[in-house]
Formats: sequence, C-alpha cells, structure tokens
Amino acid sequence: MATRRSSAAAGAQDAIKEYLLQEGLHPGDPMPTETVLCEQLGVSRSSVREAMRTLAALDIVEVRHGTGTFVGHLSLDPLVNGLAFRGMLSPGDDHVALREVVELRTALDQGIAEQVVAAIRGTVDDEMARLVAEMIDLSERGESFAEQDRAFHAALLAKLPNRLVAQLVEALWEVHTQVLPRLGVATPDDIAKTAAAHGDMLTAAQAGDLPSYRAAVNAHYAPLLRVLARESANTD
Amino acid sequence: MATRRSSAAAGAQDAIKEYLLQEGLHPGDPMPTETVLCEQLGVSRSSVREAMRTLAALDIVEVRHGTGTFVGHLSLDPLVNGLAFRGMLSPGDDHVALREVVELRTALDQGIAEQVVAAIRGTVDDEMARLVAEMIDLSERGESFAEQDRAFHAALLAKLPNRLVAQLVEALWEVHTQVLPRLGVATPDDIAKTAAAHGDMLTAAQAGDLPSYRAAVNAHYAPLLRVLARESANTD
DNA sequence: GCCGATTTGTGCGTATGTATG
DNA sequence: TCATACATACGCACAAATCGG
Repeated sequence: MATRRSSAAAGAQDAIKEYLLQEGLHPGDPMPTETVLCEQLGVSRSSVREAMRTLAALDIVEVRHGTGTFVGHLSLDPLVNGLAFRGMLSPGDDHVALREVVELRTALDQGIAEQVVAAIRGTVDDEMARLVAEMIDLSERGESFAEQDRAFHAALLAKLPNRLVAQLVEALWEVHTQVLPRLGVATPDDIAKTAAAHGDMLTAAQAGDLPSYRAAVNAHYAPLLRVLARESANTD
Repeated sequence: MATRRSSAAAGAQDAIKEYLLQEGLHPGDPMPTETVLCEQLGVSRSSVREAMRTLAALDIVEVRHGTGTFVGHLSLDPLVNGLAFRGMLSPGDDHVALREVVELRTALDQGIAEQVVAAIRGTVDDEMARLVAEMIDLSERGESFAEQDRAFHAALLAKLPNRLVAQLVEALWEVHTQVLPRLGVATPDDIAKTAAAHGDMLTAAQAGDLPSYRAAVNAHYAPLLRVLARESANTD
C-alpha cells in the first residue's frame, strides 16, 4: 500500500519515485504501463497520470503517446522553463529577473575560472579558434552568432569533469536567449565587443593568465548587462 | 484561439502561461477556475488539469484543494526536487551526482566571493557571530548544526542584491541535506572543521581579506568533498 | 500495406475538501 | 454550529497514436 499522504496523486508520485530508486533504473529504461501502476498502487488512472505529469515536468520520466513511459534524463529543462517564464513575467516591474540570470552566469564563470585556465593552459583547440573567427566575422557584418556562442561555451565547459556545472551554464544561456527577444536587442558595437571578448577569453586561458581571463569574462558580459541596465532605466 | 500544438494539454499549458503574461499577474494572485478555463480554451477538464499539474510542478501556479488556483512563486523548488532525485538515483554507479552539487556550490561561493567581501568589509553582524558560536559549540558536543549552517549562508547571501543567486545557493544546500542521509555521515573531526571554517569566512570577509576568504570557502567544503571521495573509493 | 493489440490522451460524471452565510 | 455553494480530486469510458504480425 502506498504512503498515506494528503492526496492520492501525491502518494502515487512518491511510490513511483521509490520504484525507480529500488529498481535502480537508468535514463531511457522502460517503465510499467499506467494500467499496471494503477493496480499495484491501488489508485485510479487519473491519479497515476497526474503524478506522471508532475514527474514528466521535472524530467524524471518521459511519456510518449501510444508507446509507453520511460525514465527521464533528469536534465535542467525544468529550470530553464521556470527561469524563462520568471524573466518574461517580471518585466511588469523591471528587467531585474533577466539581469539576475546574467549576473549568475558571470559568477559561475568566475567561480570555475581557475579550473578552466588550468585545463586549457598550453593547449590549442582549432574548433574553438574557428568559432571565435566566425563570431568576429559575423559581428563585422552586423549579424548575430547565437549558435557559435553556444558552441564556444559548450566546448569550454567540456574541458571540466563536472557535468552539472556545464548543464547549468547551458541552461542559463538558454534562458536569456529565450527571454531576450521580448526586449530590445543589443547594438552592433555591443555585438562586436562580445565577439572580441570570446577571443580574449580563449587567448588568456591558453596563456595560463588567470587575471586576464577573469577580465575577459567580465568584458564578455558587460555589453549585455549594459543593455539590461539601459532598459531598466527606461522603465523607471 | 490557442496555439495549434500536438496535444490539447500542451496547448492549454501555453495558453495559461500566455494568460498570466498578458494579465501581468503577480505571485499569489488568484486565477480563473478550471471550469472557466475549460470554456475559454475549448478543452476538457482533464486537459486543463494536466496542464495545471505541469505548471504546478514548475511552481508557476499553486493549486489548493477546495479553494482555487493561484499564481505560483516561481521558486527553485523544481530544481531541488530534480537534483535531489538525481543524487539518489545515481549512487548505483557512484556518488558523482552529489559531488557535482557540492562542487557547484563551491564554484558559486567563489564566484560571488569578491562581492561578498566588498559588502561585509568593515561591518559587524552580531547575528552571524552568534550562529558561528553556536555551530562551534554544537560541533564540540558532537552534534550537527544544519539549521545554523543554513541561517549563516542565508545571512551571507542577504548582503547581495541578487536574489536568484541566493535562491540557487539555498536550493543546492537543500539538495545535499536531502541526499546526505542516504549515505554515510561525516566524522566528528570533519564537523568541527566545517564549523571553524564558517568563523574563518566571517572573519576574513569583515577584514576585507579576499584571498583568506577564498581559502576559508574551500576549507568549508573540503570535509564534505573528502567524505564523498571516500564513499566513491569504496564503491570502486 | 493493413489490421489489431497495446499504450497514452481526452471527456464527463461523481466524490471530497474549503470557505462563507 | 451547521448548511450550502463552489472549488479541486478522483474514477471510468472512449478516442487517438504507435508498433508488430
């Protein structure tokens, strides 16, 4: 029998999570059908489905219509959805939510700066150099370079063993790319400075120059923070 | 009419989010009843409920049985749930998931170190001093001090204007306090060192000594990381 | 290519909890 | 205090999608 919590759906949710733990399943593994879970938990399919919907929102399970239910990949997509919505809901007052996301990215990049420089010092990476060249080239033509930006930071984080940090940084990148279109966009000058800052980051890291790397990280976010500050001032 | 996505529930979810944005509602504000949403969106209660359940899991809405539905507080609770489950599911291989959480906390604390020291330099805080004294006292008697630990970091983060960073650090703290009971616990010596490190952090920050503060942060997490490394070695 | 067995998605009726007069 | 109105929670029946023979 399931735990005697306030609601049937909540009990089913706990029971399903406990089932995953006891079976030691991995992401992608198939799960019992909803009908089977109904019998084993002694609740109706509605309750099982509501529990499944909650777990699916957290990427703990993944449901496919007509196929079945599988163990989820436990990604940070829920965080992306939540923060993106937070960023779009709060502009009624100010762009403070999005600025906080960018400041968090800055803090994270500074927090791992030491490890990044240690990992890259003395190495060469043709792929990252190519991405920087593409970003500068695109910025000179007044175009954006979202995909190259994403790939650059992904390549940077791939040097570190900690996958959670990489996922969180990627999630935060995703958040402000989802929210930014709702606001005004950066000037060509800001775009050029951002592109150049990526090159400075790479050069400083390869040279093992930690202070220069930290400065390049700050310069990399400066244009974006300036845009957010300007937008904030306009709504005052 | 709502967006023409693959499923009715997904469309209802988008429509509800759009409704919140257009109405400019704030956390805690009441929302239309499920019956009303059914009529306005042209779908059944089931679909509305599944959408609501997904949004509730992300803390975008809050549902109270017999009372109604309200705008959620957009907290990081979904992240806590997801990461805590991730930490409990992965030990089948290793305690790598929990170690990644602690390393992320370390990176964050290092990333905001400069701002924290700048904010605390030259000030005195009786409340934080009292918490440090309590932690040391409890550690000498071999007891744990989870609540004081939480309050100390909360007081530290309250000095910064960025609320998102504070919420994320608190969320990560919540994660490893939820997961730790499933593993072995720290030794009395580790507990004493952790308590002392809090005092060193406070002293260094008040003195405006950034390098010492950074060292104290690392020392603060060192015992916990050692426990996780030991557990990891045992399962090898 | 079709058919049917299986699985998740949707609709509607009823039960239960909550606040208010 | 209790009754009533109205909210969400639950259970069952049917539709839509998928996969294998």
